[in-house]
Amino acid sequence: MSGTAFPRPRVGRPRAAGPSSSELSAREQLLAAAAALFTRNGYAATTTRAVAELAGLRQASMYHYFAHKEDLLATLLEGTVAPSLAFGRRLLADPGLDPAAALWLLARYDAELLFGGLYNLGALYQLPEVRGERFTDFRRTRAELRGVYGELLGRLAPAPDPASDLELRTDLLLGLVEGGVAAAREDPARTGAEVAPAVADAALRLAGCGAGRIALARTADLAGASR
Amino acid sequence: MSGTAFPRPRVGRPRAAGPSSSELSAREQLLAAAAALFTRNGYAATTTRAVAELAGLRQASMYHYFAHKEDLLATLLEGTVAPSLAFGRRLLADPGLDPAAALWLLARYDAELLFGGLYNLGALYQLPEVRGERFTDFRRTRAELRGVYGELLGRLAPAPDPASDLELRTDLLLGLVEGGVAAAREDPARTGAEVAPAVADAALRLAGCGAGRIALARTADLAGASR
DNA sequence: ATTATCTATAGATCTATAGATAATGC
DNA sequence: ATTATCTATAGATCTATAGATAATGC
Repeated sequence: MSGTAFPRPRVGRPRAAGPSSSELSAREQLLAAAAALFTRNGYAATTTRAVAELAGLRQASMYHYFAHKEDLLATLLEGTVAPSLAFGRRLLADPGLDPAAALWLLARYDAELLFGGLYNLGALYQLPEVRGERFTDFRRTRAELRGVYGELLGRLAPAPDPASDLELRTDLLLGLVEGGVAAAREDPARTGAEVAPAVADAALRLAGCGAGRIALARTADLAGASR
Repeated sequence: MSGTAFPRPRVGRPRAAGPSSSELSAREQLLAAAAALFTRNGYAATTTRAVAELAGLRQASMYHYFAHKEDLLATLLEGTVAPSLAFGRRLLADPGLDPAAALWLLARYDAELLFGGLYNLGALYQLPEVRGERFTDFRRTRAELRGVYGELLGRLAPAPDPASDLELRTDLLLGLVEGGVAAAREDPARTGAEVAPAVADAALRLAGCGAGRIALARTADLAGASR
């Protein structure tokens, strides 16, 4: 394919397992291995040895790139949430965009990222380790993404009651996107292209939109090619 | 208070930490401790020592009641899902009950159990350990509960498309209940009495009900005192 | 000289078992 | 005699560090 493709400066001692055939840098190989193992086997149950060896390295070599096991997880989580936040902010800033369409697009983008991106990192949000200090950056970014969802929901909702209710409904919306993707993953035959729009539809239904408005929101996908 | 309250047969060597003041049996104390620690710190990160000592026992004494650490988790999970399944089956069997009302009641019951019951055991469903063989009973029970949700959703939904779509929407519904409760938990000020009906409302909205039908379903709560 | 990797291991766990002990029950 | 608990520990990890080594770059 096209693009940037000479990642390996052939400096340094060769790998015991032989040279990697991957296009990825060693750091990226470690992250990919960690994503696969954390989501399949869990964070605590995944050893640094397993991560390193799936990446083609010896256990100790991982520490050349990540000083602690938690750094792998923090890096992965930040990568999962930051793109959705950036996307959501672009949607918020677009004055011509219907709030329903914006929420649909955000939910679909987020679900696609969580589902298809690589692995089920969404489920890792609830990991107790994530409450630790090492993850404050991640938690802040995620809180901002939650704020975007809340703002869109507020613009959209009939808003019968004051803010406290909106807070709870925002949490349920986030729970739907993250929990829905996790639940949908139980059937391994499903694809992101199938699940993500279904999650987005569900998000609008949750927000109180009728079928007509949902159909309308879907068309925004075609209209706004600039995003 | 009233009721059964002499759980401790004073047989056996006394505890090093002194006699327990709890009403619970040692086995129940261990389960309560495990629930608290698993949900707060995660399963893998919780040691058998921590569980036993929170229950007032020494580490090895836990093995008198549970042969493996996994047995604690399996017991807890089965207890979380079995009552909802029994409740759901009673709802399904009630011919006079509106499907919308049934779904509302099931979602609320389930959410209440997950949220308030004791701890956030719902989040433990996605634990990778739960894929292991020790948990087949739990997984079967949970699949049956999912079946009840699917049946109610099928009775209720306008059903525009065939079964494959219903499967996905059932998963999203389950994801909403479990993920929504987990997300709602982020604000520690919330109560089950606040969260559970909100989850039930959200479930109906997700199922495509309008505000009128939701209001109607809520009244079923008052009507069916027999459940 | 710099870099990426390796080998070896210290130190700190953690689960589960073996066998002793201090109560009550008969 | 039975029971619930205890103490002690074997065996198996697992993370992170120390220091060596085999490449390229200058």
